Amino acid sequence: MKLTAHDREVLDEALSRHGLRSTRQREHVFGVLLKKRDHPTADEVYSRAKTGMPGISLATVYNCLETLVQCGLVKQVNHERESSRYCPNPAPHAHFHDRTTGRVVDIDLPVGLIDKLRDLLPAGYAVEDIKIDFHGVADKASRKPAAA
Amino acid sequence: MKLTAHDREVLDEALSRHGLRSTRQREHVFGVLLKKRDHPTADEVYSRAKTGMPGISLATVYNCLETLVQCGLVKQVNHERESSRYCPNPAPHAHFHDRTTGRVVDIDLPVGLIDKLRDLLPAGYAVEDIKIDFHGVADKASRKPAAA
DNA sequence: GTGAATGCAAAACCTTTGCAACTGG
DNA sequence: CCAGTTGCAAAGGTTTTGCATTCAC
Repeated sequence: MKLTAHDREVLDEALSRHGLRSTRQREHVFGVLLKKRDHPTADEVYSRAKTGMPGISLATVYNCLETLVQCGLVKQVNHERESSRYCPNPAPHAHFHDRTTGRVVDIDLPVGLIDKLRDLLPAGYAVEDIKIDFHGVADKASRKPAAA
Repeated sequence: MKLTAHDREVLDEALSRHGLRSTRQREHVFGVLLKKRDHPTADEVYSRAKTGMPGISLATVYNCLETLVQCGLVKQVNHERESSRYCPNPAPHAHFHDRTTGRVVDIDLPVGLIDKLRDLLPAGYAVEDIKIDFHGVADKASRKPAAA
């Protein structure tokens, strides 16, 4: 997938800002993502990437995707593949995920916020569940004993 | 894990409302989740469940958890373990996941909403990313061509 | 009694890893 | 040059599946 001059510049600038090299594979994978504005899985990116670069490997696609995410050029829609966690708290609430400890903490939401979010959807979307997840780092004092 | 009379009633009512049977294992797993208000992985629930019910199997724990989620008694914190998806849209936005098709659609957010969410966190939480995910079903007319 | 649920082990699935070969600055 | 990156295949960890057995109603 050919990049425009502008996109190549964006990529190269982001890579070098992060001390990373520009490679044909990274350009190609970035191009694949820009070409079609959807939300492909890694495997799907791999399929598309092989068109135009038949030799590219799945591992490299994973590498490139991670690199692009690191550079902030691409977002990963799902959480990193950690185990699913289960939560018996029936009240609507968000979760804070501590990147360093893996802990998950419940965050209360103001009343009405969920309804306000629901109202953002165009007609034709039937919502069954809304999830809000914060990712970051909590300092020690903030770690509630019961959180995990 | 012994359930209180109230919790057993809640469970039995929810199960029968969904046409499902009450079993010792389901009671036990529900009890495990209620006992400690954290966010255990399936494997962790399995460990805890074996205390008091040594014969329970991991597959059954997965079954019970899924049943409890179906009944609305428990929430699954991560997305169902589908492949990660990648999104090159740099603007802050939410995602709508169509349960039936697997499609993911970008949902624009009003300016300021992310900041308002960030303000919900108590001191000591350093946020690096906020994710908002809607889950449900979109009717055919709502499926944008470029969504996947 | 009978369909639903369980337990076990094996399979499936997505992602990561180890390592030799290559390459971009 | 030479550390960073790739490609390959194999390993890893989580979740699901198939099937015989057991259980709840």
